Amino acid sequence: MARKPAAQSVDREDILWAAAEVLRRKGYDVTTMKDIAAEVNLTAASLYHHFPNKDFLLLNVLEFGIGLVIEKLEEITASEMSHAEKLAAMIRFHVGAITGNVAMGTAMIFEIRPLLNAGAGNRYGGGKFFEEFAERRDRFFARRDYFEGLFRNVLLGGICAGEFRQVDAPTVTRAILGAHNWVGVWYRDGGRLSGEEVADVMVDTWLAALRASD
Amino acid sequence: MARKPAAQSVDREDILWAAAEVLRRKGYDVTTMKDIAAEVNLTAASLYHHFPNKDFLLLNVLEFGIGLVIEKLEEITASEMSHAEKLAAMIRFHVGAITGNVAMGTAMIFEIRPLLNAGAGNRYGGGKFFEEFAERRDRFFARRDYFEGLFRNVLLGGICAGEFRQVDAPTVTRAILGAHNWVGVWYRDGGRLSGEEVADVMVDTWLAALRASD
DNA sequence: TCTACAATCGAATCGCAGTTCAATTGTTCG
DNA sequence: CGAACAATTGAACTGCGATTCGATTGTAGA
Repeated sequence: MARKPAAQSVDREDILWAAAEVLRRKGYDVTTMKDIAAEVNLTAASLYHHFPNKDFLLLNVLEFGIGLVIEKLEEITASEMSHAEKLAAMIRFHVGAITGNVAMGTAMIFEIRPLLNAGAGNRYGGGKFFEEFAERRDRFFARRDYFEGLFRNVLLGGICAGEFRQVDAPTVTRAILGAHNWVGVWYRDGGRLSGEEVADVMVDTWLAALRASD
Repeated sequence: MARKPAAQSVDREDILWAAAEVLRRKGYDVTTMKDIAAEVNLTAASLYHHFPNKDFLLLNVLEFGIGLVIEKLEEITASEMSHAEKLAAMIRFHVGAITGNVAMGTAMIFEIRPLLNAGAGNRYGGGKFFEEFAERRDRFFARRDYFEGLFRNVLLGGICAGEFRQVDAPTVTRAILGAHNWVGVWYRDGGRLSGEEVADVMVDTWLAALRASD
């Protein structure tokens, strides 16, 4: 099998990171294939050698991002820690992922609607690619729900175990995730707080919100 | 002064609400002037009689939305309640505004990046409108900061008064707003919880997170 | 009734972004 | 060295969406 000329070589993953970065700055709809290509010193046309089209590229970015996070979270939930300790570890990891990687984190939050719109209108006129696209898109949303479920289950577990007070777990879960997601919007490297410090505040806040009062 | 034929009459505000609704569904970049026009039974061309261009239309939507919220919040902060009561009232109002009006709420969150991009590239080629646009856009962001400050000041006040425990107020403020904003993403009328119930959960959660422990 | 102007629309520009394709380059493998 | 194929590109195609403009309609006030 022939390989790309070593010098100009750019692989799939490089493109995904680059795309995430551009996406963070401009948003899917405004981001052009040319923008993404430029970020890795390619031309727009070249991207079509790696991805069927723009929608798939976005989908790949999101799949990549969610995969990065779920794996680690599963490790934590499978461990032997208390529910409170698990939650703290999950929060630290999630916030760390967002602050350490604002691009991917922001993409995960803001580019979901474009993903929903994708392929809705004209593209895929009757659709050879569409079937695969729809399937993978649905799988992505399922994984997203699973991700949310990992947090929710720790809350539910902690409530059952009496570590946490009685709260509406689904809603509080979403409150947590919303607070974290928003970090991707305002956090800046070199700001008043480091990523770890932000994570510390979040851990402190959520444990306080959940601490059994008795 | 001649007025519009009573029957076909559509005023500025109607357009803003319609635009917010379409914006929620599709997002600024994908929303066409035709989409917005259709929502109020007009043609795209007609919109230009009410707004100079698409960017200004978005700006008007956001200005309208933020105004709606700030006025009420100021009332609350100016009242005689305790800090905890103020915070509860503010949370109830904010979440209520979002759930009662997902369109405007969602627009306020997601269309800020498009606003930043607006006029960045080509439009306003050298720019007759641009000066006014830039000025109003900056004013909008200032109001947005002011809005955040209203929440932060209640936290700070509560901490000083000993009603709340010591926390990093700026970060917790953003955590609160992030949690609320996210509500606009997942909340659906007719879901398991009503808007008021969601607000109740939020109030309970945040007061617990802030309750002085001694 | 007559005039001026607000509100609207249809049709015509204009530029751009996604996508396609045939041609080029350079590597790996036999 | 030669074949086969991965990686990349410049140029061309296409469709759509923002915006412009001249024409039309109907109402308010003189």
